[in-house]
Amino acid sequence: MDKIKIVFMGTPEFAVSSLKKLVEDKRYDVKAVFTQPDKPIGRKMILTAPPVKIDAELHNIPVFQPDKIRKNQEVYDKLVEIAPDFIVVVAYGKILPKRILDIPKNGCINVHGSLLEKYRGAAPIQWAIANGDKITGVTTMIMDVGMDTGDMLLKAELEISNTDTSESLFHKLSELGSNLLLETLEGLLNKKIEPIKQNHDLATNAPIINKNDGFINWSYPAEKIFNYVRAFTPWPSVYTFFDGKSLKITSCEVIDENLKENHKQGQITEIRKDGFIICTSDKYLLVKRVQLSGSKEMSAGDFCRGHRVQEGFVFSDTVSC
RNA sequence: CGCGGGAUGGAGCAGCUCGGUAGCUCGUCGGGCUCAUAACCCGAAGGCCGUAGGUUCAAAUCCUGCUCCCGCAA
Repeated sequence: MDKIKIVFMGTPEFAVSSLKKLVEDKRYDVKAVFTQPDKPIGRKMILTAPPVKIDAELHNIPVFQPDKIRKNQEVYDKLVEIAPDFIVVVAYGKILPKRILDIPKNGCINVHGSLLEKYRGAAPIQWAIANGDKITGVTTMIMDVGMDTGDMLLKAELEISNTDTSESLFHKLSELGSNLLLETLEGLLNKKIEPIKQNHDLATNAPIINKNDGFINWSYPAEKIFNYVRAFTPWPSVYTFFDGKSLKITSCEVIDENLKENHKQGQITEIRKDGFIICTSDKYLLVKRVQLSGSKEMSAGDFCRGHRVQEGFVFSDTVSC
């Protein structure tokens, strides 16, 4: 029996384990990998290959990095030539036009990092944490022209714990997603999966994260800040301003105790060994680790000692320069 | 050559503008107080001030090269 021909499209770390699983499985033959072009990254703007490309090259799979895909005749011709049974898309970062979606015999399969219909879009994992969800998961679907609107195939759930951050959840869901992907492909080949239409009324969006999403207003409730810190670390991070510089908060925890009346939002009420306690709109928040622009990440206690921050200090709510 | 901040005892910072005995808040160690303590008091150890060179009677401080770290931007 011939191997199932697959074209893989994906870019970041999240997609790598899916690619690996496909490559390892002898039933499948990954004919080509599409990924975003190399981009200059970091302070020195070093041209860096996306993780998927690095892994693909390790397995000697042809890599294509078209800048544009929608009107690219070469890409289209190439795909037609390969005539894949499936195109598997995991966090590719580009939208496929209908004429490409129509190429593979068995359709384009997408692995999405949420339980659809919730969190369609670019940043489902971060928003699940940011909103304080207890459960999330991955969904496989048959892609259509919309943004994550295709018919759903399989789902796998995962509990979000208090200690999860975007980073940890990315790893878990990436693993979960790659397993679900194999299950999905197999199910489709055996015709054991019935695609389910999405209920568009239930859909919510998980828009791409901006730098601004990380700005903290101390009038937020403590729980929200706690969730945001977990969701937006390491990027874009949750930050406030100190001495005209941005101060990232990289670790904190909610103190379940209502505010005393004489305490103001953004005010530090206590400095301890393991950090400082600050007022939010409803409760106290223990800030444990911070990073000031220009220095390394450090414990909040060290930060207070070095910068002579004293109890009673109030962080302003606005960008001070 | 994208913009900017930084490198000072174990940690985090000040000192640099206006060169001339190494400072602060902690930590560590010893002692004291205390029923007791992560609290308080007293004392001590620990730094060739990132690296190479230059200017100077004298450089953490001024000048130049280099290495490393970080924020922004992407």
